[in-house]
Amino acid sequence: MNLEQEINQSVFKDNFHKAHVNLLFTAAWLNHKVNRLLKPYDISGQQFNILRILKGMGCKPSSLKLITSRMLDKTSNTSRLVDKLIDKNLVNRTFCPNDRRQVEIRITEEGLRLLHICNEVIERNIYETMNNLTDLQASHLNELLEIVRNGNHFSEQPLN
Amino acid sequence: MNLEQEINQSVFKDNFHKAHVNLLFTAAWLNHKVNRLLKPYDISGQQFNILRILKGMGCKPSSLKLITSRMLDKTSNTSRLVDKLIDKNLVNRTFCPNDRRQVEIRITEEGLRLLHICNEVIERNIYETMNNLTDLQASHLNELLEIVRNGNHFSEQPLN
DNA sequence: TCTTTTTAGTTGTATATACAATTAATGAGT
DNA sequence: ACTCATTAATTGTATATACAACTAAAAAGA
Repeated sequence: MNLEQEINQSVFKDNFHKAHVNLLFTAAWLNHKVNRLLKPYDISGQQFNILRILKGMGCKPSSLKLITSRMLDKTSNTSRLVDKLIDKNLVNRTFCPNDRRQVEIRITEEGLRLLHICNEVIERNIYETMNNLTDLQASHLNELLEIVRNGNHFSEQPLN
Repeated sequence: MNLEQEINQSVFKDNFHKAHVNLLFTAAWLNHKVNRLLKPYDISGQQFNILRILKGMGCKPSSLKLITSRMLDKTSNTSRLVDKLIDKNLVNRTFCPNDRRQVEIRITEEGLRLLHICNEVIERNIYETMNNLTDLQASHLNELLEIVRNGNHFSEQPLN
């Protein structure tokens, strides 16, 4: 189905209008897909994202600030998302000895195990989806998305 | 800033991985932008979307089912979103005389007025963003997004 | 007509999100 | 050292979302 059929709208004002809607729709579609895939493991997309970030840090602990800076949705409530992960024994939190304002968050063995399983599921399904694109198309898509956010001349500063 | 800087991640596995992340990030960024623009008018992006759909129907009333079919995020709770709009006198709801299961939802004069104002704000700001692209780029982006959702050969059926 | 199935919408509930306010520790300037 | 500003994280609260359960009306089938 094309976009017009998906959202039951016959016509767009122009390609820019359509691109905007298309972008939001496709992302919502992908997000929904990821969340459904993770559902059986009782973990949300955002929580999964945090686990991946923590693993990416290797054995080094992360502060909440660092995690937030790496998250896709920076407005979400990292503190409480981490609380949920702690409840499930997927991460642990200690206070930083050098800067007592900060916390040190680490992924647990159990977190690594779950992450490994989820990663497989996500890669199998989502990469399959993204592989509808050729490598060249994927890289072209990346270029276009960065132009949307930055303009051709990197003039505007997106939210940080 | 490019994606790597935005989310503070130095490297992606491949173009497909990056395209996935880029897509989600850009959509979240756009959504956030829209919601912030609408904030002063005390209306959410989804509520705005419903008003636009209702206006698109002209004078014809819409059922909840119809509205949902046109929404970007089909999983959201249209019933309660409409409740909110009714509270604000932006739409009204009557029962359908032919099919008493259905409701008939119409945008009010006040709703039209607010929609007009919001539309201007959104078009000015969001179209400006999308206009970072040339017309050709926008149409290319549309193609790529539909390939992601459908594959080149329209094999897979996305959620409806 | 009577039962069964489907459809349209609403409601309950747990979780997630947005955003502001708060707490506590650190750093900077004097 | 003392004040003031900044930073890191947490908490409060209103709203939004996901998903299932529910109600009521209509349609289908015997």
